[in-house]
Amino acid sequence: MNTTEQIDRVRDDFITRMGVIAMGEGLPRMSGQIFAMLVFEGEAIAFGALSRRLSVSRATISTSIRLLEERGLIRRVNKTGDRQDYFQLADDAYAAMTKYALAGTRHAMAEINDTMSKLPEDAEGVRARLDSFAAFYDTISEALDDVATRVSKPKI
Amino acid sequence: MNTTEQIDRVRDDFITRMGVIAMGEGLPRMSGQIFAMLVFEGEAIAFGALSRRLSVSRATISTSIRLLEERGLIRRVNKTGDRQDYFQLADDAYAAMTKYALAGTRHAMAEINDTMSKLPEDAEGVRARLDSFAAFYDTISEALDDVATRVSKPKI
DNA sequence: CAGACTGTTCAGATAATTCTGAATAGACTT
DNA sequence: AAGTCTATTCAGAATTATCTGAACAGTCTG
Repeated sequence: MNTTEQIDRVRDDFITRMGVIAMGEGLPRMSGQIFAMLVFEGEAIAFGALSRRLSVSRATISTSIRLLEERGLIRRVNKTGDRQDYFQLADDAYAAMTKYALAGTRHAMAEINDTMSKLPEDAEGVRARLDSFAAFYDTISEALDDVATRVSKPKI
Repeated sequence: MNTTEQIDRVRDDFITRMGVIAMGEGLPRMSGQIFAMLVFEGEAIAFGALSRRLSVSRATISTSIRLLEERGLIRRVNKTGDRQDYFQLADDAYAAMTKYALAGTRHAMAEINDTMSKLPEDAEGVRARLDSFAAFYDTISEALDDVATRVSKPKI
């Protein structure tokens, strides 16, 4: 058995699994698969290659790519002498991922706090319960904030 | 304006918002709304009341409830002299929520490690990148584990 | 026991997401 | 300038998730 073939099989399996994981995290499967492919390969991969290797239309690649770019997970690079766009992991991809999650928990916290501000003075029980709920999101937010700094690559 | 009416409006608004937040976290909207209602009310709410107040069929309540129970977020209680089932927040609901997320990150980590174990010896680059990816999930897992203990109510 | 009420299940309806193919516009080549 | 190759957009198709109503089984009540 050829080593290259073995790696190919492992990669395809990895991509499949990461598609499922992505779905569990509220990301479209295809975005997860593209991300997985970029993690696995390391080097920049061409737009067309993504479409071919993942057996999916160019339109799908385009929209999936956009989502990943918006979240700061991948980076579009130009290779001189080639008209295609190439993509690779952003160097702070994991930090970006964490920050996105952090934004989510902070948003939830803000919604709860906003709700609390609308309560009449005498709704003490409700206020206390919402406060606990907000505190929970605050605890998670702190933890994610910590993760974000620990995961960030020190800038030179 | 009546204070009760004001609280009613705030509650309905809260429920709507939490439905959206839940969707963002990969939970069906209706489960999020039920959860929100239970947080807001504090006391146990009857099956029928949930269906009525959320304007949704009993079937939907049944399946949404099941999901929340499976995740340990709510608790079914019996009120003597009433045939209906009543529901309230589990007392360690937030810890349970955290543990569920933790299970997810640990699962992702396991998938990556499993992939690594299948790589041939000489695939050093791939191994290093997968290792970083797994380390990221490990960092998050640690953080969530920490959150879980901090959020857990000390047992007596 | 008959009737009323309860929660669950499941096939089908409804709604939301995701993917595709065609159309478009920009950039390069000859 | 005409011809390629590129990525994006968007309407509609295909797929997936969610909700409902009806059928059911269990439990209580009179």
